[in-house]
Amino acid sequence: MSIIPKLSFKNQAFKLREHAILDAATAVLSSKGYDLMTMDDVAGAVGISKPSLYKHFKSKEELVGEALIRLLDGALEYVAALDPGLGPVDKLSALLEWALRVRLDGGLPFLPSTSPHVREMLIRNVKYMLRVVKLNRQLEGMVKQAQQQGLLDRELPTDVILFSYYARTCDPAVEYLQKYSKMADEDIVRHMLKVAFDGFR
Amino acid sequence: MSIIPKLSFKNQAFKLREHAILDAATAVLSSKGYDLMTMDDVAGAVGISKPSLYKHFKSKEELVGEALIRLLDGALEYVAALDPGLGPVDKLSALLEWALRVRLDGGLPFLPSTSPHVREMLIRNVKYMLRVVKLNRQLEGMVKQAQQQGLLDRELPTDVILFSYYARTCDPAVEYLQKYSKMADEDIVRHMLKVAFDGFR
DNA sequence: GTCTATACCCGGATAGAC
DNA sequence: GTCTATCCGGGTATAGAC
Repeated sequence: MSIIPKLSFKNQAFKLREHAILDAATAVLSSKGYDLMTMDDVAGAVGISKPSLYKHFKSKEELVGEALIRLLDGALEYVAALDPGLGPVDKLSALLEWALRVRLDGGLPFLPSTSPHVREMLIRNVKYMLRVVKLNRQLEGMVKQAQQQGLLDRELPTDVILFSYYARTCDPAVEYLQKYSKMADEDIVRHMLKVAFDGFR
Repeated sequence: MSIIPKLSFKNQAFKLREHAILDAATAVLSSKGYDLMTMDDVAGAVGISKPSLYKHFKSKEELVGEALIRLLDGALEYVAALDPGLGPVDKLSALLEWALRVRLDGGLPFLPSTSPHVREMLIRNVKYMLRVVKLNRQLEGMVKQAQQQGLLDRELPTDVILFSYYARTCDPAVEYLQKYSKMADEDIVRHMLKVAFDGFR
């Protein structure tokens, strides 16, 4: 887009720093959550001062919004890159596996729906909601298709499956297993997928 | 315990007020969460002033701790009152149903494990942890028994089932269904139980 | 663009009158 | 025991020097 190469360098460095800030924000968010995350935490983790932070993101809400947008973009990319030959259930399973691995790796659960504060903030974020709607449309399509093919329970309303699916991507059992059982990440993912699709029985 | 009746009246009124405060705290907590709940909110909801609140509970942490202890006591009572003739899976199902109904009724999810802040605070709360350990022991017993009888998946580690069970008691899908689908509470409970025990398939 | 220093606000907790 | 008024810490955001 830019036709002046001189600006490219600056922009490049700027983008790099922005990336580092988002990484730091992601790490702090995943350990302390939104309300307890302070801008000092993020600035400290990046190794810059707070005012410099505000040169990149004009508020805490914007910073967190961008971090979550990046996460959703990752999910959208992952879905787009899936083998089109896969069945709907395999796709849903693969994406859930991806989301669980991201979290086990210190990343964020998407849809940090738990905090009313955060939820309200994100709903006001048009850029974020755009991604949510797009991802939701694709997932809803997969669920409906799977139900028609009899691969997912036809008795259950699509909403129930879809919302429960989202809930599994941020299931707190993951953290508990990671913390209190000595289970390998591989096994946690495997078990969580099993429980999600087949239940406890 | 008290041998002076004169004090009984005062104590009775005191207990009543305390009950009202805990009700208010529960309501505010369930709608705003811990971090966004202010002592002004609670005082306002009860109709008393903030200093009066502090006559009953010496800090925000203590207030919230007591509200959650009351909740756990409710769960423990419910479990104790269950027909001993019921099988372990029926008991687990009944308790999960109870927990979901409490939430749909404006109550709290037990184990608000989501917020690291709250979790840390509760772990320091001996009175609270006592209840958690007691309840956990009973639930773990039920899960193991059910696995031995082949009523719950033997392949899954007990921890996985137990933590996932806790996660279902605070599954955010409940709120989403209540808010975005026009489903009756009865149906939400029924579907959530089905998904928990039998999965999406 | 980066820092130091600061304005400003809000929420937890308390002093002191009644 | 209840209220009004206030303290104080900490967190967001910014002013202004370099």
